[in-house]
Amino acid sequence: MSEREVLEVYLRERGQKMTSPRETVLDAFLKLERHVTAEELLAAARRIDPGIGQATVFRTIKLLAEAGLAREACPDDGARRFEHAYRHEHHDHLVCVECGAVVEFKDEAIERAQQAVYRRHGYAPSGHRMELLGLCPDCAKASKRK
Amino acid sequence: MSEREVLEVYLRERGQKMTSPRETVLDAFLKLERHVTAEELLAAARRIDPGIGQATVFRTIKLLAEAGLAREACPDDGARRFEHAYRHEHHDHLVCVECGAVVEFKDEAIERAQQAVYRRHGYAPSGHRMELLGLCPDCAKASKRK
DNA sequence: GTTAAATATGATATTGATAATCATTATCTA
DNA sequence: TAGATAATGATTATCAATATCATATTTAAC
Ligand SMILES: [Mn+2]
Ligand SMILES: [Mn+2]
Ligand SMILES: [Zn+2]
Ligand SMILES: [Zn+2]
Repeated sequence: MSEREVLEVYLRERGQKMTSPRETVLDAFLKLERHVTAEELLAAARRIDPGIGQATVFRTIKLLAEAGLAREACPDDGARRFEHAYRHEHHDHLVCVECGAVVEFKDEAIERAQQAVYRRHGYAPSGHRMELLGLCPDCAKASKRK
Repeated sequence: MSEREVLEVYLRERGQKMTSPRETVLDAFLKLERHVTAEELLAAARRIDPGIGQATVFRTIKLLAEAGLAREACPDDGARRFEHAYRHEHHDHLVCVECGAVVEFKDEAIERAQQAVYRRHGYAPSGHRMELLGLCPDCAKASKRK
């Protein structure tokens, strides 16, 4: 199923409508490969159709997240960031506190241990956020050299 | 060293001053045992001294975090939350998506595996945020009963 | 203790992200 | 194709957090 079909099914299920602005925002989002803010997404969508409104972008990215096409990444700064979620395996982030470089990783030992925590407390898992902060090799070298 | 002394040392080190509003905010913070927002902290501080300004609370809680007395917990809703960090062992949070119930935990297997991730990518650790989301036993029961 | 330099305060205005409102327009179903 | 319904985009509102700035405190030097 294509991303567009996923969205159509999600909308139809709840009596909502597929529209051309929504398609534009989806296309813009799919072309951006990494963590994007609503503002960046608005700019990208307007490159396709300059008439797109800001409110529509906020509404649509939320819709994409609900439909399972986008996923919210923990915000570093003020603005929320979204990344692709459909046919992208779950992963977490290792972020450099100095330059902001991001490494995506998935660690099976961590994922297993997280499941054990859920079990231990009788919680039913519904996702997690994990962000490891640190100093990347380049920044460590730069700061050592002072 | 008391929390107050920690703050005094931190301030003196950078030519800043210990003041009575800062002491009030610190006292209010120390009495609140759990994750608080700036707004809640303002209310608590005003119970001690009604003249405290909102800006001072925002400024002071940031100061407390820098001094190692407070730690920012990942925000569930809009507002940032802070918890005690001095003489409190590091821990992560398991949060119910339905009722907001929070379990604090520390899992050595996860912590160890996180260190391995840092090593694998050559990053120097400087802290992490992890929040496990799920449905607590009570909410699971309630939703099963429909 | 008095004083002067420096910093802090609190009232207020401002920002920046997101949400709500609403008159108009587009979509979908029958 | 028409009519019911939902979506759009311009605008306004909200809310946390910051910036501004005149006044007040603190501190260190006399
Ligand atoms: Mn990612
Ligand atoms: Mn906690
Ligand atoms: Zn770096
Ligand atoms: Zn619950």
